[in-house]
Formats: sequence, C-alpha cells, structure tokens
Amino acid sequence: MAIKEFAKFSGVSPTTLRYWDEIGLFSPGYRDTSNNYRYYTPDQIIALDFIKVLSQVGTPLKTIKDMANDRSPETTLGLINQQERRLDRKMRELVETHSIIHTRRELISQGLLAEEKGLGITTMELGETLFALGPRNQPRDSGSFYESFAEFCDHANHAQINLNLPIGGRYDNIGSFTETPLVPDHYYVLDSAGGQKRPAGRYLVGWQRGYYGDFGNFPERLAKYIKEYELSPTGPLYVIYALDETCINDPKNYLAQICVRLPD
Amino acid sequence: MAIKEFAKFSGVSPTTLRYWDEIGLFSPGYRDTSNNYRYYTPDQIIALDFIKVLSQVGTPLKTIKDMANDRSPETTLGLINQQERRLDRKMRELVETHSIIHTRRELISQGLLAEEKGLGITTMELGETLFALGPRNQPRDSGSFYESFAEFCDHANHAQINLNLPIGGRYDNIGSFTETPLVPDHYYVLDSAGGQKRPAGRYLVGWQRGYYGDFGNFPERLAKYIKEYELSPTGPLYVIYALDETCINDPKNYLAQICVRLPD
DNA sequence: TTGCTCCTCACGTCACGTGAGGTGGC
DNA sequence: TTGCTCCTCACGTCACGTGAGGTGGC
Repeated sequence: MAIKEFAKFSGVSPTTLRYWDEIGLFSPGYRDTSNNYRYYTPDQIIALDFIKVLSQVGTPLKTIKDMANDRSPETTLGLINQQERRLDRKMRELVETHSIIHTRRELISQGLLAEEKGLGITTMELGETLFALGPRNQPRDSGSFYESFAEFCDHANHAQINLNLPIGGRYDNIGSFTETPLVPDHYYVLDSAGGQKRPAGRYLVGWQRGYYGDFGNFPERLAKYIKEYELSPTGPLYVIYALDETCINDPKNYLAQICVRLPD
Repeated sequence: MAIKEFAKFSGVSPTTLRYWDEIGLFSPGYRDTSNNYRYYTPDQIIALDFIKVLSQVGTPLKTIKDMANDRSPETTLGLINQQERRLDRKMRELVETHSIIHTRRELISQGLLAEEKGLGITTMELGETLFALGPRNQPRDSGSFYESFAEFCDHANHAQINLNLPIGGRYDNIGSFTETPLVPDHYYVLDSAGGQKRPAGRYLVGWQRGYYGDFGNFPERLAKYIKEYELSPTGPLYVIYALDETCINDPKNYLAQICVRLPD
C-alpha cells in the first residue's frame, strides 16, 4: 500500500506517517529504491493502531518509541497499566467538564428565557438542586466583596470544592439580603457532588440586571410583590448569575436570578 | 493576587497566564504601573475557568478569544453546544480506547501466564467471548496471506469493523486449520460490539510461537493430544496472537493461542 | 503532454516551557 | 545585603501542517 492508501486505511495522515518515519517511531515495511516511495503492508496496521492508541491518550512519542525499540510483554504491560490509569483520570475529567458545560448551558438558557418574559418576579415550581456550601462569611462593611470572595476561594481550595462550576450567593433570609446584598452569608457552588440540597417546591423567582452584588431596586420590587400577593417566603435566599462575564460584555448587564422558597 | 498565587489558585501556570495575556485572551484585572506586575482579582476566576474548560476540550485559543471579544448569550450557547458534542465524541473515543487497552492487557497477561506454564496444550473452561467476524476468505494458494488480510481490512473499513482491537483468525474446523494454517476461513476482531459469540464452555487451548500463520509442529502436537486423551473437539478453531509485534521484537517469537471447543 | 502520486527540504504554527538577565520591596 | 517574586526578551519544543520545487509511471 502506498502512503495515501495506508493513510486513509489507518486514519493517520500522510504527513504524520512521514513524521513518524522520520523520528524512527514507525517506518514503512519497505521503500522503493528507485523513487523512494514508502510502502506499507496490511499487517502493519496492528502495530500502528497500538501506537495510535497510546498517542491518543497523550503518551509522548518518545516514550512510545523507547518502548517499541525495547519491547517486551512486561514493559508493554507496564505501559498499558500507566495508560489505563491515565485514561481513567481523563474520563473523570471529561465527566466533570461535561457537568460544567451542562450546568452553564442550563443557566444561560434560563437567563434567555427570563429575558424574553421581561425579567419580572414570578412564583414557580423548581426541582431539587444540589450544591456545595462555603463557610459563613464574616460580617463586614459592604465594600469588602472581594475580600469575602477571596476567603471563600481560599477555603474552596482547601476543602476540595470545585470552583469551575457556577458560583452563587446564599443569604440566611430576605432580611439579610436587603441589608447587605453585596456580601452574602455564604457563597455556594452548583456542584451536584457538594452534598447540600435546595429542596424541590414552590419558589419566588426574580431577575435583576447588574454587576455582582448590585441588585438595583430589586429588594423594593421583591417587597412590593410579596405584599401584593400576600406571600410569606421562608428560609434562605439564593442568588446565582445566569448571564455573567462568560457571555456578557458589559458588567452592568449581568443577569442574576434570585430565589426564595414559598411554603406549600 | 499576584501571578503566582493566582496560578496556584486557578491551576493555570504563570507562563500560561502570561501567554494568555500576551495573545489578549485573558488579562489581569490591573497592572502595577511601577513594576509591571500582573494582579488578578478573585472574581476573574469565573471567566478563567470557562476559558480553561473550553481549552481543555480542544477549542483553539483563537476561537475562545473571538468569542470572548464578541460574546453574547447566543454565541456562547452555540459554542457550548459545539463543545458538548465534541465532549460526547471524546467520551465515546475514550471508552473505545479503554476497551482496546483492556483487551490487549488481557491477551498479554494470558500469554505470560501460558509462557510460565510451558506453552502446552490443556483443556479448560473459557467464558463467553464476543467478536466481529470478517467475510469468508476465498480459497487460495498459501502464499497469499497478505492478500486475504488486505481484503479483510478493506471489508472492515466499509463494514465499520473496528481494526484497533486485536485481530485473530477462525478456521471452520480442525481440518481446515491443518490444511491451510496460513489463511484462515475468516478473520475476526475481538470487538464486544461485533455481534458474534464464542460460547462459554470447555475448550482445548494450545499455544505456539511463530510469525503470523506459522504454527510449526502445532498441528501434530494437537493431533497427538486429541488422540492421547480421546477427545472429540467440534466446531470452528480460533487463533489469536496474545504476544505480537506490540510487545515482541522478534517476529519468530510471537505467541498464538489456539482454541477449539470440546463437547460438554 | 497531462495528471497523478509521491518525494525532500524548509519554514510555519500552536501552546506553551525554559533559562538569561534585570527590577523592586521587605 | 540576601531572598523572594516578578518582569521582559529570546530561544527551544513538540507534533505536526503547508507550500515549493522536483521525480516517476501511466
């Protein structure tokens, strides 16, 4: 088989095959002496496939080459064991990345939907939500948002909390939210492995544009809504940014979702 | 946070942070004008994490940058959808790679074990094995092993048979094996999604060193063993190479496993 | 002669890593 | 003064991709 045919056949590009030949990793079965063409034999697909697999999981070509030059069942077995561990790690990473991307998409979709509907306050059923809770923030003056957030991040690093997932703020109750909107009582991470639950049930759900911690006139709107419909929300209030710097240019246009539970 | 602290914190190396700053992908919150130090703010972790996730799934940095420069919920959602598909594909690839590596390890382990025991012929219980069967090879002169194998590979490519998994040969019966050991009646691939089964049960299992298709005096040894123990093996005979070019330097030392079923 | 595949060399590229030499605050 | 962190070049590297210019068989 000439190089192009073998490339198609094996899924490795001609350039890559030439490169692998050049570095002595994988050479054609024979070469035509007159025109220097590379020719590959069908059974070479077996060795090539093994190399492909190893390189796909990120094994440096040099390592593969060293092994190929001095291969034995034992060294190959050792390499395979290494690769299997690496694969397991990669799989776990991918699962995590998937949940990160998925969670993010859900948030953006919800934000867009809310935008369409005019960003009002409504009551609705929400499903159970899992999260990880950060430590209680110290009471402090309202200018120190960064400080509390930095402390949370520091804690998260030690407590193995995954900061890649969306982060929100939780206030002990509506009062705490209206008093110090800038610094929540806890930060939380939308990590389904976090061990904490926000139960399913009826919630008051509102939306507000603005930079982190800036809720404009939302507290007043919320109070008015509660009064108008004679509601009595209970328990903690959750804030999360559906649209943040990952998808909005202007910080003033970030979009926060605010939720607080209603008794059944 | 200075660069080193932020690097630790975010899991991105200082060099990478400088590089991302240089290409305009992700810049520090502010820079000290006197010494040019980069300083990052804790909330930058959110944007950074999103970039990390995208780059981890192989998005070119330029794409991420373009998106970041002109981001909107819609474009971000589009990018996320793309990445989710890419992730799904990667996951499937990893699962496949895992089964390739796993199957290979099983084979090598079996080969090593057989080597220890002296490569004799024995009877033993084997579990069910799943595989994909290639087309029937045309009867041909024994010199054309390559030709039949090439045809099989060609067919495999069209029939979506996965050639990355170990490949073996199947003979209709012992007679076919002794007559034309070089060209089996079918090639098969140890692919658990292949739809074919070799049933669990008692098997005659033998081992032989040699290059593909070269079984030395194995047919005679097999006949002798069958006679001595008054066995009557039935059905097809399966050959697979436990130790092949992936782990053995000298082709003469490849190690084949030969199996044929015994009635219960 | 035209197309086609292959070759070799040289250079480009992507995402960094690695020193070398220098600055600034405790 | 000594350590420490940071800086900016410049160059290296890994695994290729991309032409440029040329060859060989139908």
